[in-house]
Amino acid sequence: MRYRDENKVLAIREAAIDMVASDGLENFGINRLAKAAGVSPATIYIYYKDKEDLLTSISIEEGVKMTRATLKGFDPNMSFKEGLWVQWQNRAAFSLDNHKSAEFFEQLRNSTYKDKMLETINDEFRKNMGNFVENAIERGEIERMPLEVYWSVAFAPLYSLIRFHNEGKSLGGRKFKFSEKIMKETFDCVLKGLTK
Amino acid sequence: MRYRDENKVLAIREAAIDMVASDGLENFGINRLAKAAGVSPATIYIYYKDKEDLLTSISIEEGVKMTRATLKGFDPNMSFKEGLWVQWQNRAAFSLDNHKSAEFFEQLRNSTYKDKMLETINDEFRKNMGNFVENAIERGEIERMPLEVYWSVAFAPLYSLIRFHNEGKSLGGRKFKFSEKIMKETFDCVLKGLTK
DNA sequence: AAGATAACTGAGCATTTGCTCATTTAAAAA
DNA sequence: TTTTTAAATGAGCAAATGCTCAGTTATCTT
Repeated sequence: MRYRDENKVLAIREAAIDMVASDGLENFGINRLAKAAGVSPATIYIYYKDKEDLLTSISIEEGVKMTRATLKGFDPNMSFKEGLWVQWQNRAAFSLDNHKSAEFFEQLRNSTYKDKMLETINDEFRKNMGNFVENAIERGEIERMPLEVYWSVAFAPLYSLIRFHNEGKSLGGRKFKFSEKIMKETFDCVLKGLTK
Repeated sequence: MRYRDENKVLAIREAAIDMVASDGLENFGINRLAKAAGVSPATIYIYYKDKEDLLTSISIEEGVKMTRATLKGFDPNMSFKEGLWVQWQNRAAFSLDNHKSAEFFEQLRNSTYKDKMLETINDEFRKNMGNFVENAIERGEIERMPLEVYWSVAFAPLYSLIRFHNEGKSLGGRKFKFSEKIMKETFDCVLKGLTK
């Protein structure tokens, strides 16, 4: 029998990410994807059940990739300051190196597909984050607070900065450029707010 | 001559917001909108040039509404703490009372339409925010920092919390419920990080 | 070499899409 | 009342959409 051409799978996935990232989820279509990936529309349906399956599958893959990258070198027993800083650096590096992936992910996160993609990724998050935060609380480094509050204070500012960087222009027409220095300053700000 | 039926304009706008909020921008279509608004497709084109014009126009209107609501009772000469708190309360109240609008806005903000809608709203933002932040810096209440960093630390956590609240489930399957108490705690956290 | 299997294809189907136009309706002006 | 103006309409067009199927191709086993 004939074997799957792995290049085709990769081409489909890469083209999908590119299309959503640059044209937006609302302009994403299977026929156009097939053309962009250099593949027949029918081929896509060998790998994915339908359009929704394609988008959710890819978003989960990318989400897992991103989560893995964010947790590289991270250990839930690290001090709060060190652990959070590792995650900030990893996440920023990943988003800048793979900004198409990051943009794709962000688009899906704000769409009707979010439920299916987030239930997988939140599990991954919860496992690693839960212990880390619990340790930090027990050590008296931070106050006890709902996980959602923690996430909102600890990570939302970073993701916002990354978005400002990736969008061409930002507040007031100027161009905003991310840098190690700015990230560190913002981190200090957030850390100060969180720690006792 | 015949006058415009203002109910039709309102019905179109409300139906558009509802549709995008509940079915997602990627499932928004003119024919379906016409049916939902109880109006002929052709009527929509009396009020809007095309689909893009409709979405950007409505998003700008809603954005202005939201900005106005957020700044109710706000004065750039307030103390930093008081001024920011007023904005947090206003914004949270608006988003919870008008969560369809908020959802609609959030969808457009993460789409290819973002450029056109944000250039108007960022102007409004910049005018009011610039002075306020500058005053706070001169009074020595906060450090000098890029506006993007300020925005990311001061507001991104709040918007994140609102999203957690509006999504059915959040981190780890549990349900997260926003409350005055949680908002105040999060605010204190953010304020502590920002102020000297 | 022949047969078996499954990846792969392009043409194209049914439906939906964004949008238009000939016509009708309502209300002001004559 | 008649004329004039523009709002409002529903049928429907060209194009695009998600998806399928009969047929072809590559690679395995025999």
